[in-house]
This record gives sequence, C-alpha cells and structure tokens, in this order.
Amino acid sequence: MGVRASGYLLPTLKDDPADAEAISHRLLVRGGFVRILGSGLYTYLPLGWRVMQRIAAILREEMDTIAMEVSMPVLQPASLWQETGRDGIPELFKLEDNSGKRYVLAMTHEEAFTYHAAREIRSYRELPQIWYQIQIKERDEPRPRSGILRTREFLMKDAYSFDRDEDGLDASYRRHIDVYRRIFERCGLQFWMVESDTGMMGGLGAHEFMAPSPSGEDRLVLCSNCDYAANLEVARSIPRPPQFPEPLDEPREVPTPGATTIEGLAEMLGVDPAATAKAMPVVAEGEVVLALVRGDQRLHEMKTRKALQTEFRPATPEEIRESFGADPGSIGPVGGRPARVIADDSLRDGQFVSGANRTGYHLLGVQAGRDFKAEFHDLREVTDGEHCPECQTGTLRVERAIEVGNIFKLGTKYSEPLRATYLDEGGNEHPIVMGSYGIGLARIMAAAVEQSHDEHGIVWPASIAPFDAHMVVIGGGGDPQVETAVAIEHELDADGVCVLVDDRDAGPGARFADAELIGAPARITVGKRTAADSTVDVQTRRGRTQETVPVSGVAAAVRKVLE
RNA sequence: CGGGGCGUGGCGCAGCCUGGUAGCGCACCCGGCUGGGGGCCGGGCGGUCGCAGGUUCAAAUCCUGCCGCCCCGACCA
Repeated sequence: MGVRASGYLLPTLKDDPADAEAISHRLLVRGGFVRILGSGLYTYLPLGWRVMQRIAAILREEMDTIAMEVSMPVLQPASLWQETGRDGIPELFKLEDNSGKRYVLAMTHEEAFTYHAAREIRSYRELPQIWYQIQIKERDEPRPRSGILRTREFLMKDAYSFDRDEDGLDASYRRHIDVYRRIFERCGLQFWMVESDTGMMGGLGAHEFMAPSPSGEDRLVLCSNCDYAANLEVARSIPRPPQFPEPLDEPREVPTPGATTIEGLAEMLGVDPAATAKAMPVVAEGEVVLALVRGDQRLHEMKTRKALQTEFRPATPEEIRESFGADPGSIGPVGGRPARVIADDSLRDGQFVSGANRTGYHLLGVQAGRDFKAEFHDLREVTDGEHCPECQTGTLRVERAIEVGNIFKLGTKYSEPLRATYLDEGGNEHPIVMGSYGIGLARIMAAAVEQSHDEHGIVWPASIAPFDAHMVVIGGGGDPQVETAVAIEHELDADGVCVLVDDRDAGPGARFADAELIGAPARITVGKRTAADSTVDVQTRRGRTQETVPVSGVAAAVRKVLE
C-alpha cells in the first residue's frame, strides 16, 4: 500500500550533516532514512526501516531454500561464553542482573546455536541441518564509523550449518555460496567473493563477499584478466622481476653516507629499488626479529603477524643499535644478532643490496642461503600493477570494499567445547562439524547507496527501494489535478505498486529535490500541464529519462521502470 | 589506545584571537500570495553558548578538568 507524505515521518535535510563523511552516511541521514542515537547506535526511521525490511524479505526468501529460521536471545548467560573461552573478548558487552548473575550481549551466536544443537541433535540421521536468524548483534566497537557501516549494534542474518563430517560441511558451504550470490544479485549490488583470512585461530577456510566502494574499510585485490579476487590480507601476486646488476661471488661493502631510505639508496648506487632488501626490525615476544621485504614492497602487518604467530611492534632505534650495531637505515641480514630473520618469498632468489650493519654502509650482492639464513613467508602487501598469481598474465588492482557477508568453516571449534555431538551408524560419538555464515543488513543498505547514487541523491536498486514510485502532486487544494492524483494512487494500490504520494504543501522544486534524494526508481509528476489531457509524466530515477503517459497507463509505465 | 578536529536555537554556521546587548541562513508557527525545480511578502516562537570549576567589576570569548561527537591510525573471533 502506498502512503501519503503529509503525516509521514520524512525529515529530509537540505544540508549535509556536519559529521558525515561517507556518501551513504550523508545521503541516508539527509534523506531521512536513519538518525544517530549515540556513537555507533542508529535508529531506522520509517523510510530506512522499509529498506531494511525489503532486504530482510530477500534474505528470508533465499535462506528458506536451504535453512530454517529461528530466533535466539541477544542477552545470554556469561557462563555459556566461558565454556568456549570467548568471555574475555574486549568487544563483548558484559552486564549483571539484579542478583549479580553475569550476562553478556551476544556479538554473534555460535554459542547459542551450538548449545541448542548439542541438546536437540543426537543422530547422524538428523544431519545435515542449517538454522538461521535475523537478529541484533552487539559489539563494543573501539571505533564505530561511517554512519551505519560499522556500528555497535546491528542487524545480522546469521546462519549455522551442522554436518557429520568435512564433506558435509563442504556441501553446506557451497549451498551458502550459491544462496549468497543470489541474495547480493537480487539486492542490486556489485560484489566479489574473495578468499579471506581465517584469523589467528586457524579454521578450515573462509570467504568474504565484498562490495566495492571508496567508503569500505577492507581492501580487495582483483585481476584484470581472470576471476582471481582476494582480500588484501591474504592476496598473493607475482612481483615484477628486478633488474639485477652483475652477480658477485661474495657481498661487497660500499659507503652510502646519508642514504637511509630505499629511494635515496637506489639513486645513490644506481640500482633498481626492487633489487634492494628493506630491513624492518620488529620486536615479538621480547625478541628482535628482522623482517625483510624487497625495497619496492611494503611489509603487510597481518601477514607478518601470521608468520610470527604472535603480535609484534617496530623495534626502537636503541634496540636496533643493540642488535645490529648500526643505525636504522644501515641494517641488514648479514651479521647482526636478531633472534630470527623472516623474509618475503620474493627475496629467495637473486642478489640484493642490503644494509651492512655498519652505519653509512651497504652490501652489494647479498644472496639468501649463501650469505644469510631466513625463514621465507608471504610478507608483502600486494600493490597495483603486479601480476596475477592465478592466470600469470593479468595485472592486479587494489580497491576498497565493504564486507557485506562472510562464510566460515568452523569445524569443531564450538561443537567440541559445548559437547555438540552425534552418534554414527556404529554408535560412535563425534563432534558435529559446523560452519557459520553472516550477512549485515545495514551494510547491504549502505553499499547499495555507495554504489548507486548521483549528485541529487540515492538511486535505489528497485528490489530494495523504500517505494516503487514517488508521486509529486503540483498545485494545492482545489486544483483539478489532485483528483487525478487520487485516481492514480488507487490504481497503483490495486496494481501492487507501492507509491509515496507527496501531497505536502511545499513548492514543487523542494519536492522534486526530495524525490531525487529519497531515490524511488520511478517519479510520477501530476500537474495541471498534463492533467488537462489526462496524462502524467513518468521519470526514471536512474538516468532521469522522462515520458508522458496516459493516466490509465501509469501502473504499466512504473512496472516498466522497475524491470 | 595514539594523533587531529569540532561542540553556540531543530539543521548548517558566524562570533572566540583582541572579555562588555548572543547573531545569520534554513527549518518551524500565524496570515496572504505562488504552484513543473529547494518561490515571495508580512508577523512570530525558540538558545542556562557541551558540563564543572577558576580568573575577572564582567566570560560564548581567557585558564584547568571532565563529557560527547567526527576523522586518521591501532583493533575488528
């Protein structure tokens, strides 16, 4: 059913809110879709809630093809989280009831789903199963940001699969991939499924669904040629081959006064920066570790953390002098006494220039294996223009993206501590093999705005627009076109087209501007210019093409726009 | 947690440096006009200047502390 704008809560703003940076944040606040209640806490006004409900409807339709919807509490006993050891997570909200009993606010629902699976599932005959819900999550985010993109409370579709073994999990995982693709396609998003990090805890595999957008917090690596796509955190690449000078039989020390940066060094010695080794001394668990990447590369923090299996920090100048006997800028892997040397794979072959561990000197012709020993890992950050690790020929580009969904093979990480087991054909007990699958509704909403807007406002994908059509009735009370508008409203209602009728007593310009800001796919203009010959103008929001149609054909014209 | 910025009517902002009557635009209310791109005229309502303390004859303005919000980074199970 359509609604009348007069009497509807439609608080559009003429100016951008002062504190909004991201496009989606600006347009959703200006358009009267959302309002802030506190840091990272957003209220959905009628317009915004309609969009969320449409997204939820798509999620339900698609999820219902593979899963059963349930609903579990957000307020949960802290003891449940003690069993999985997750009660110490800093982002977990903790509270007490009046008797002092401890509770948490769920940041995700693995514990609750596994708790029930442990009690209700007993036999292999009952597997596999997939359960899902659309429920609030609470996370004490250290830094909420970008409007509804990262909030402390948010709605999430979360699903959990229960299988008897890894093959079963693989099947459940693949079913989710298919369903997720359909969901994001139906929501009108441009998206990529990418390999993602399984985190410090390990895990059997994970993928993320990424919607490219400059406001996104994640970075995505894409190939120009094949379908390789990965989160920057795990992306691989083929770096360009360095131009090596003539090889030396042993390293040769050369003076390099004042050259403490790669650019300065490469220029002074006339070598390719890619033929130098950049030394990044870090401290991990109290020991100095030398991390090496090529001079033209950047050390990727998360990859380094993974290689070290622990947190680390940059070494201080004092620690560097102590371990290497030279100032920062002149250190390298030959000599010195770091506890470990880890090096990027690209340094495995060839001879590089590195610091000589003598202030103001570097070594030419330093070769891994011959001159120093190192553990090799993927440590470098992928950059634009490098070659694709899959097809070898394509070039890679790095883009920002919003993580709209993720899928994760949990294995028995939760079923073991919570004793969610089943009995197989032989009566043997096994832990249930689980997967978890999330989609952020607000992130879909924000990503849609980020990907589809113009200088006038939002251009909603038809599938999640708050209204199918926005009818602007020009003129006031006694004008004859008002009757025409009412007739059209009834026709659209009968035809199942959801229309917002702007019958407010404002000037036409202001109302056209609001229509564009709000972004319904079709705009119907009823004025005396056209009403006289029983026609109206129907304009598409996307591209703003306009046609004049007879009043009797409005519903059909709008349907055509919605296609 | 580190760095930066901002807090003055519902919204966007000026005033602060150089202390002395709290101001502008929009929105809102009343009346009228207007009616295909944020229109016009007239009349109104609305602010303990984030909070607390201090300096001063006098504080939005200077000082101290706190709180809140935004941005960058760290973090993001």
